[in-house]
Amino acid sequence: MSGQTRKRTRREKQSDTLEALMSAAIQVVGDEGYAAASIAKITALANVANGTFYNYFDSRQDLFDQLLPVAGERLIAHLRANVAPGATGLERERQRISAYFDYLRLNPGFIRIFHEAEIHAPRAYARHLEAYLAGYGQALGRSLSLNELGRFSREDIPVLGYLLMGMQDYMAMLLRAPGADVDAGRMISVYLRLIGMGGLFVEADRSAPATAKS
Amino acid sequence: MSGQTRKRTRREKQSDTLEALMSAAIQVVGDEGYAAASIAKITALANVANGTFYNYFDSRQDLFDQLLPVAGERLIAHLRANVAPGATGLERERQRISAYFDYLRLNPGFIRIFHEAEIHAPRAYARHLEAYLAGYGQALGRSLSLNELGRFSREDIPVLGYLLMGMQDYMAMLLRAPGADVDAGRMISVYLRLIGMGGLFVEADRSAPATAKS
Amino acid sequence: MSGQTRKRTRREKQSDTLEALMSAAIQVVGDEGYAAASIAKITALANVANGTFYNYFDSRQDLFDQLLPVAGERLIAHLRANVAPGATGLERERQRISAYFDYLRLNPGFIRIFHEAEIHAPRAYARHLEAYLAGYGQALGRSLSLNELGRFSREDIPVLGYLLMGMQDYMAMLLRAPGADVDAGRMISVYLRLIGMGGLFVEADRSAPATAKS
Amino acid sequence: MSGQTRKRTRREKQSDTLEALMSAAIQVVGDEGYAAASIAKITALANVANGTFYNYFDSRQDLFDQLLPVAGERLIAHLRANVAPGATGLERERQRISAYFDYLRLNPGFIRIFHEAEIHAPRAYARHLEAYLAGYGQALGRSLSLNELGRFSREDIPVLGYLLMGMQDYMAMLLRAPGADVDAGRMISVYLRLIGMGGLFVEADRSAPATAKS
DNA sequence: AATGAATGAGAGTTCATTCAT
DNA sequence: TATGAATGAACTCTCATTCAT
Repeated sequence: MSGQTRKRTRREKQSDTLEALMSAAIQVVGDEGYAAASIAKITALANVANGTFYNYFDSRQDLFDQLLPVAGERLIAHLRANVAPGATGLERERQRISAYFDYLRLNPGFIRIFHEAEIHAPRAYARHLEAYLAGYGQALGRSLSLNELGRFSREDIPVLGYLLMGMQDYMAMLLRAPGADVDAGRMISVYLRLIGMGGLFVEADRSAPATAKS
Repeated sequence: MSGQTRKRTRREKQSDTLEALMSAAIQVVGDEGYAAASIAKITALANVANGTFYNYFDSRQDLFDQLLPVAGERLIAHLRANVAPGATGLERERQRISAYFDYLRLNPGFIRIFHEAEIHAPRAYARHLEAYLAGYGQALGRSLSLNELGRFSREDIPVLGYLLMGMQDYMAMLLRAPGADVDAGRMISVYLRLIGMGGLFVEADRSAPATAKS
Repeated sequence: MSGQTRKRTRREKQSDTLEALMSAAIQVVGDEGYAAASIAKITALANVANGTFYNYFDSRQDLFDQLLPVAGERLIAHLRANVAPGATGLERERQRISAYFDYLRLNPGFIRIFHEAEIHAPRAYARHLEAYLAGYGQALGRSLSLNELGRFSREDIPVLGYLLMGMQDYMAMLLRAPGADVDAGRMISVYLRLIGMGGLFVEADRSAPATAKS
Repeated sequence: MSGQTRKRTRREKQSDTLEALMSAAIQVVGDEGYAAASIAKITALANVANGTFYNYFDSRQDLFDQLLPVAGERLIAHLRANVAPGATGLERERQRISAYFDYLRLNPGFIRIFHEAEIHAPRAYARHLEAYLAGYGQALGRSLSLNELGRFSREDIPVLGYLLMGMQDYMAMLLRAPGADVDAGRMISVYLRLIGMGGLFVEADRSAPATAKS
């Protein structure tokens, strides 16, 4: 009993340190970028000694490689939690983009972790993009099956995913841009009009069979 | 003959060195990013001594601040040269995006120089974005006056600019992505369909007088 | 036994390193001056790695700022220990100057550390001068109260302090001068006669033939 | 005629450059010290190109070695011009010290050139000291012959020279010290009283009560 | 597992000196 | 003789990593 409890405690304590390091790293990288994220800064923020870092990570790079996956998973979890499973078409996209902006408001460092990962953790970046796109792909595939994608075919889906991500990303940047004070509402409105009816998503014509082709 | 050849030497050797340094910097930063672009690497590639760098730049940062402006100007010049001045609407956009991809094929490092500038040369980045957006804004404004922008008003233009840039940027990334071998043609096609008829650009209704909403 | 020996290690090793660095710095600066005292030289002499220096000092300047205070404190402690507290007037001055020369024999670099501090550690230099003068001022003040200072008033004391320091300092230099092999004894004797009763220049006694001898 | 004139002009022009370099060097070293006196600064102030320096000096050190001799000679010339040849004893010393302070007022950088030469041009420093002392020695020798040096013998003269120089030097420093605003008049007065008849410390007159002049 | 002093490679930068013009 | 771009050694300082405790 006592043995088990103690063991558990110990393992949890270990996890606590790991958690503290991860959180500190996310904080520091989010605030100042990868380049400025020294082990000294991270361990200081996590309240552990310099050397302790190497009990949990092989190297600085090892941490960097884990950073976006962890942060990205949190984002995806947030989106999944805030987009109604049954929602389709434009409405799903509306929910998704709103949830994304919510997340960014709470985690302002994420964009930086994401963007800089392209350089400092390219593999993680690629994996994140892929995972994100996979989600989009599925949703778009469903839309296609529902005849919601007027002029697009299945082969177009990867490109569409990139296009949507690009817009999403730049909206996030615009949101954070120092000079421009755009409100999120207008941005979403413009975005939805662009990809909305007449544009990307068309009302499915359920009477006729889907024959749309590029 | 010999006179002419000789006259070059003094002044020209100098700009040769500057050119060599700039090119080397663009090469190195494009390949490995700003963080990894040490003076040693740059000067080695330019075939000059370490200290020579400081005959042309005040500091490493000074170089970084000049990098995107130089590269960006080249891009803009390329676009201006390859987009017909009279072209409007979708056609102009098609030419523009094609020219952009052409440029990227010849200057594959540009995207990286551009992206990382957000962190390593923020002022240059902001200026570049602004300049680029300004160009877009003008073009979109003209489209608006020509009734080409169906559901959008003048206030939407900045957001539209960002959205278009986002798509363009992500297409550029997709072009460089290691796994996906998308061909530029399909990408452009998808892009144009997305923003094209029914989407962003609508056929101007020339029968009715233009009654642009504010 | 072993317990005691072991206990030393961690904390003590640290102060050992600091001590080694300080001593090395005093050595190098004393021998070659501040300008030539590179971190590389100092750490090499202290038998530690280059980077270790920065575990103990914020910067090279930080070391320089501490150098004279440390060396100066040692000097003052030495003087205090070797001048009888009750001694006054010439006798106190004799003891003081003797002790000073003793110190210089053991720490030949001190003069250089002191002199160059005027340029390389001006604040430390000013503080040292002040502290040194304050001591002199007190002593001279006491002498004044005891009627030992014939023709001088209280306002003259600061100037007197400077004059005495000047002589002391130049005697120290003479002691170190390569060509001149003056012995300390004669120097002190001359010095004491100069500041002692009678002064340097006397009205020539033209009635008696000059027979004055030391 | 014309040939001679032209030749002379040319040689003078050369001398002008040398003169300009020397003056610039004295200026820079006097203001900022040897360490900060880069060839770039000196040549810029002299309005010549960097490389021109090496047409007149073998090296930076070569310049440094010539600096104090040149500046020192000017000082000695000034003293010689402003001390009456026939003056003896205290009066000569008064004239000398006054002239010295005059010189420093016009050439505030001299002290720095002199002091730092101990490190940066040790040979020149030693030679200057020697020359200066030789002058003092002669004067003191004459004083001795005239029976003006009460308790001192010929062997004491070198030490006396050092002592006088030390006081002189420290008075110069006091004159330039930022905090203390001592006027030169009082300083000279104290100095002359110290070396004048009577000396510093007198036997306390215990019969009369102490009535220290404030 | 935690510590933190020690390490040393490598960074940006300076500048005396050289040399082709 | 004057020039000034090029050179490269040497500098101070940073920091990821190691390891004895």
